[in-house]
Amino acid sequence: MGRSPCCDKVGLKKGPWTPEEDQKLLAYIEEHGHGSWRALPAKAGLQRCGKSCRLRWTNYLRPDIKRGKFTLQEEQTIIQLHALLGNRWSAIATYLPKRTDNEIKNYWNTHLKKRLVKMGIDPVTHKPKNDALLSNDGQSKNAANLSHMAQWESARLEAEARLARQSKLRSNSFQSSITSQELTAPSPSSPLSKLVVGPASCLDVLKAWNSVWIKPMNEVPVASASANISVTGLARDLESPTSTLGYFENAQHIGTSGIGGNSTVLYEFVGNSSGSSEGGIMNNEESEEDWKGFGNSSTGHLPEFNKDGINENNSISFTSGLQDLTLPMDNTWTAESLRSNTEQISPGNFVETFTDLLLSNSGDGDLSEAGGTESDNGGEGSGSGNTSENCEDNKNYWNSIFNLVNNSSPSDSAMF
DNA sequence: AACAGGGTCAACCGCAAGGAC
DNA sequence: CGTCCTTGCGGTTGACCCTGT
Repeated sequence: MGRSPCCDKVGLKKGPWTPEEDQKLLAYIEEHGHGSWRALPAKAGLQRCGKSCRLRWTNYLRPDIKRGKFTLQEEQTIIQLHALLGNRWSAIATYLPKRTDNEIKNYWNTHLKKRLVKMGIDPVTHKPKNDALLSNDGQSKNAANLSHMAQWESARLEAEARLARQSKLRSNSFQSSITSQELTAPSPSSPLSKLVVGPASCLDVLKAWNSVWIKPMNEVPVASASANISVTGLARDLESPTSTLGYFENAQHIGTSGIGGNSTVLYEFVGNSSGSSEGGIMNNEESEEDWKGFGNSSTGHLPEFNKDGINENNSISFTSGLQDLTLPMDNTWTAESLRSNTEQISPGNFVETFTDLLLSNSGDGDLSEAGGTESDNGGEGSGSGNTSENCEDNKNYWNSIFNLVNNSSPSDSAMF
């Protein structure tokens, strides 16, 4: 409005791209790289503005783009990350390296948001619409803490997304030494794929743990820890000072036991999903019909958050095996605090232990019906009459989000 | 067959951040 | 330090498609 368009030259084409234009753009980039987008159209013989070319390339022509239906797991990832990150599509897209932010955004707006609404969940806050239910018992404190953690983490992830972009820019100097094939279409197993489109982050507490156990000589608080070039070589070198790009590899090393193979999911498909979900792909009709509340795909129920986990001192207390642990919940998880609080447990147990915290107390949590089917919770959902169930839903919802952040990465996810 | 309404998604627009000068 | 330029992001648009009447 009032601002001149980016393509103020008359005669520049707009609208859908033709196959000929695609071919010109592809051929030029394959041969020369995109270079300056502004200069590209003239060099490539296209009557388009550079911005249009860039969009066409990044959203459609790029060879490493996965097209087609979103898998169940991708849907779960999007929803759960959206709960943490909000409409930060580019940050969400870093967890789905073969999907573009535009595609994710479209999919959210046209599919996922509507499903959440149908389930009685506010797609903005990811809370049950009847949120007053949460304030009725002591569990609301846990929910509030989790929400607080999520908001806090969200802000941090946003910053890290920016840093990750900076890292990408810095990585350009490395890319010249990497084959052009990897540059244009890094395979999932390629180091470059992790390097360029690595996961944005996970919880600070895990990163802090990482700095304690993986980089024991590094005594600086995590928030200001400097990049350690020597630890994981190239990937670590490309890491931004506070970014956890590459972190998941370490997290994998220290904590895959116990949680690596058991992906707890937030939304469960039931009924005929087993027959239709080969490879995790479901058609829309089935997705709509079978989308169920919350649960664990393998066990049928999702462990609850330990209602005693967050105590009155605003710290987390939990037990893993024979070991008791207390962590502060004051947003100051640092290498120091973690070391002092957790030195009694072994590194290999921590991720499992912390996940236990988040997903603990599974003994009595038969929540396979907690979220309810669409018929269960039509209208205002199941919240209309059952306070405890809604609290369970909310807890499990956030449990799953943290579980996702703890467990998932493009490299270890089943779909990558 | 024709039309209307809704859904989908590629593409556009405007803004902001960051680098170069 | 200020300005310009480039790039990336998120919101929005509109053409196309599908389905129901």
